[in-house]
Amino acid sequence: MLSAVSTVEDMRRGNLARFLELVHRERALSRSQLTTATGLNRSTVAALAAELVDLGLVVERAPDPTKRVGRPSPVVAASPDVMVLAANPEVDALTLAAVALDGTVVARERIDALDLPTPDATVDQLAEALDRWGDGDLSGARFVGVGVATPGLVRASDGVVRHAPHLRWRDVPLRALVEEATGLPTAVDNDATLGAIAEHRFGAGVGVDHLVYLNGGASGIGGGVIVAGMPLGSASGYAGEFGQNRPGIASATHRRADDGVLEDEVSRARLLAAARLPSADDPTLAAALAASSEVDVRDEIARQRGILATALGNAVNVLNPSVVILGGFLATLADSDPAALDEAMRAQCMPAAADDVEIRTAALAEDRLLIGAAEAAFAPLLADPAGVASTR
Amino acid sequence: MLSAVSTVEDMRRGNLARFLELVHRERALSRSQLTTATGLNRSTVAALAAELVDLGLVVERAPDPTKRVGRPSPVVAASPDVMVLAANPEVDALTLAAVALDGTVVARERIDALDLPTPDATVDQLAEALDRWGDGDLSGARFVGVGVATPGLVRASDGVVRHAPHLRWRDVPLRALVEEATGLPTAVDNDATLGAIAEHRFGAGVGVDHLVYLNGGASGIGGGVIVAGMPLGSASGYAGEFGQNRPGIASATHRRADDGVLEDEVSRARLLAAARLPSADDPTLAAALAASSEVDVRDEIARQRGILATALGNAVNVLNPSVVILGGFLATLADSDPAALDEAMRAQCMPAAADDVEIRTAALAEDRLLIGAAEAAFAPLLADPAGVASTR
DNA sequence: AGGTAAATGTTGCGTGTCACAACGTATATC
DNA sequence: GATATACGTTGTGACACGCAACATTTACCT
Repeated sequence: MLSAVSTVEDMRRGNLARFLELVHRERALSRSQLTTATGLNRSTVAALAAELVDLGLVVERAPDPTKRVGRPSPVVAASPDVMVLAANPEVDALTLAAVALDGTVVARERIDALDLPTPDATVDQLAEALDRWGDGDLSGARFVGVGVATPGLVRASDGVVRHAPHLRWRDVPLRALVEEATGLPTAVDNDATLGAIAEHRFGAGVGVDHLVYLNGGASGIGGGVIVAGMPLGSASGYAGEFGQNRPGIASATHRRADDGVLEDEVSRARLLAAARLPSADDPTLAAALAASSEVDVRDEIARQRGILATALGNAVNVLNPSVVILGGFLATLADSDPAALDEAMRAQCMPAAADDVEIRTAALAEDRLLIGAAEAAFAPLLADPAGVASTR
Repeated sequence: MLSAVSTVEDMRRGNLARFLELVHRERALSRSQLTTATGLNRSTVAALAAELVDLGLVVERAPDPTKRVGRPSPVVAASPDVMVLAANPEVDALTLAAVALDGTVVARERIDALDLPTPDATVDQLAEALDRWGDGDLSGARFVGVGVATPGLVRASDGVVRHAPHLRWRDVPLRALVEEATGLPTAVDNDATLGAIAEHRFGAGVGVDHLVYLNGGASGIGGGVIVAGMPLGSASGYAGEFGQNRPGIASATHRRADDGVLEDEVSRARLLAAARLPSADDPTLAAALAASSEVDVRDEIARQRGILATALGNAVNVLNPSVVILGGFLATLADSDPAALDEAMRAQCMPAAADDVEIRTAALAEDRLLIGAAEAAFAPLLADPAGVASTR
């Protein structure tokens, strides 16, 4: 039974949570906007605002100058001092950021590494950054949690990284390790899932309740699904692994891998090879592909686009989203001929579902995963502001 | 913002709804069981029970004899007089049932037809059955709604049947038609979606929060998904159309249709053809297949099983369910060699997700769709017992 | 058979949350 | 400067639930 609101206290908790979540997502809202958004009475909104101010989670400031008749309404904004530490370990670097409740990325740091990061080293660097920032510029900050976006499968129940192939991590109890090292409640989740959340809340999927997000990275294709405005629930938290699917390949001549999965057929490496680039970042790759008129390159792009279209059609048949968001090299693939991809996808899904779906490219830049990780870290606070904030 | 419980009245409504839903699903619970299940106080449970008795939705009866110490607790049971009309129009017949809130199928009727049913004829027969039953055996019954399981795509927002290919219905405003003819609030949904709900609540998926249901029928493969104990939400209500997907087919020799979808390759018709049967019901087909030792039959079964396994693997990668339930001829296919299907599916999905998934065959018999339709029809009552029941 | 412990229904009271209405206040327009 | 509009503030009331004390019913033990 989800979100069981039975007692009077639960109701208060729920209203406080809805209030803070609204303020967090919109960054700032007038009290009158909050009144209409929550459906609560003016007096209740005033009481909730007062409590959140007491908890140090929001700040009230003078009304924004407006040209409308009537008494101006004070603005309630998310506190810029309440923060989480967001992290994204990758093959070549660990990226860290301090993200405030008002959405600003206050600090950002990329720690390059020659070797693959180990869990222990990663955790140490997290704790060290927290100390350093706390003593330095961010001495006024209140860190309320840590969020880690991991390129691999993460068990939702206990935050164990089951398998992150490119990091060569297996069954790493990352949540427990980070919590011990930092003393802060920690959220660990799959990078694409967090990317989907970030795009949904602040990117190309704002206001879209049902979306599928697919990201093409150097090491494969990850995905995340938003249903009814929330991340798709699943038995263990592994949902959205579209890259491991086996999509239909209409023409045998288009198959490259033997019994391959989507990310074997549609891959950044194959695009780089076609463009004869040893390595490149996404903009460089996109430019090279756009500039090339070689038949081999055109063919490879078309081949990958066709298989991607089938995979998207399958996803649309099952999930019937309003929007499909493509990121990374999949966005490049889409941009190479948006109409062709759109048409091919629609041809391969049910007409009714095709009517209601739209392909977009990701709007958030490289901060996407950090923002998603921060959202995950903020989640407990947003779900129970009084319970969490009073102890920290 | 889902299930916004803001006011005191919302809380009461929510608690009443949870209470009635529990009683409905379990058919009957003692007051003390309800106390522990809801987490509410004894006195509150008593008050809720009294209100639902007043509304005529539940009945309280003397405690069941138990061997335990302490005062026995009265049993609260769903009223057997509160009913919905459940319907399932199909190519060859319209099946109707009166289903009570306590789950009993009180009346059941199959109206065979030589021609395809038209929407108007179907609606007339619904209204006629309602009159007939109300005047006859079920004169004490209180009909609170109608539920229709439709073999086709149904738009959730307004209950319009967008396309039911086998009935040759297109853009039929079925909900509006039935509501006008019967005067009862009506729910219309896709048959497989309702089948999934029925299996989840009363069949092979009881207690399973995340499941995928696939049904193999004469006219194709339909599917439904349960996530977090609730039907998967989607933009327009078309989710779960696995039959229209294009799964990978490892060996080109296994492909039968040109650019075919799952239900072109894995189909009842092809099984019948292999078994050289002109037509047969599921048990007959299953018996024929099991009895045959012909190579052609074995090969066709293995071929279909292989492709089904890929489709299931794809579904597991995306949705990470705990259980996959197969019905209709897909259950036959699974039963032909459960271990082979299981193994093939696990080989084609992520290991972590494979660890947590299990294939089952459907438990509910032919009443499944009617039970699912009844659940959809009861939904508004269960969501707001006082609001709905007081007006009817 | 009687006493005791256990479990649960029943009743009255207290607390917390919110809606509502009346009143006060700040802004724009004329 | 008057007026309309919009919103904050305050006090009151309704409602829902928890809680504690008491009543009731059963099983078990001696």
